[in-house]
This record gives sequence, C-alpha cells and structure tokens, in this order.
Amino acid sequence: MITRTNAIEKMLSRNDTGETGGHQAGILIPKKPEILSFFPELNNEEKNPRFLIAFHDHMGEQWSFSFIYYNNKFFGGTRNEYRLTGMTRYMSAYNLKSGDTLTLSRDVNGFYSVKYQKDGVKKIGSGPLKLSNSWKVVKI
DNA sequence: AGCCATGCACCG
DNA sequence: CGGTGCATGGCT
Repeated sequence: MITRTNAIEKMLSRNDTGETGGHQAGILIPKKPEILSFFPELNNEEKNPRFLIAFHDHMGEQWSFSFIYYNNKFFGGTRNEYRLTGMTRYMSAYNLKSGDTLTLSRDVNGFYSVKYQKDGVKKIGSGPLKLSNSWKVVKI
C-alpha cells in the first residue's frame, strides 16, 4: 500500500503573504509527489481544475482554500503549477509573514486542519533567505 | 521549478 | 471605488 502524506508544512515566501504587493491570493505548491499526495486528486484532463477544501484552525475557525492546478500550458498557455488560494483572510487574521511556517494536515476521516508557527526560530545563519523548496512532509 | 507581479472581474 | 481573488505572464 502506498504511504499518503497526511501533513505538510511550508515556510511562507513574501509573495505568499502578499508582502510583495502582489494579490495572487495564495501560495504555491511544489510539484513534488509527496506534497501533492496530501491534496485530493485533480483532473489533469481539464484546464485549471480546482478543489475547494475546508480547513479548520486551532481556534475553531473554518476556512475554505482552493487547491488549483494551473495547467494552461497544456491548453495553449504557459502555466504549469499548483496553488492553494483564498488564504489572504486567514493570513491577515493571524498576521502571517514571510518566514512563518504554515502546516496543513489531514486526519483519517479526511478532516483538514491548518495551523501556523510564527518563526524567527529557524535561523538562516549567513546568506540570503532561501525560500525555494521550503515545503516538507510531516508524519503524524 | 519556484517566486514575483499584474490586468481585469467581482464584490463590499 | 478600493480590496480581494482569478488567471496568466515574467523573472530568477
């Protein structure tokens, strides 16, 4: 049997939180099988398939995020990436900034939850803040 | 591949 | 009319 990912986390980039002035309303999901297996399967045959997922946070609040596969590359465009959108309200509610960690998890009942970790703990030591590939799989 | 940026639609 | 979100292009 396969091991499905039931929890993942990502250190937010500046564009994720909207600090760059962008308004793309969501975070980018890397095309890693381990990460993607956390999310429901999307229909690759259709353009920009999306899946609305309801998450609840540690405060008992409910949030609906959209897991979208922007795949217009296969439909005459140039995009080929996954995003989780509709998060600006959540991020502003808890004042999340780049460098903070966002954790997504799913229990055996398919119940999704989201939480965050204000960082400053994870040191970067020397060098610039490297945010690429900042996702990681978490076992629960 | 991943992050940055933006024109336009929609909604308060 | 300003903020938010979608979809898409651009840059590193």
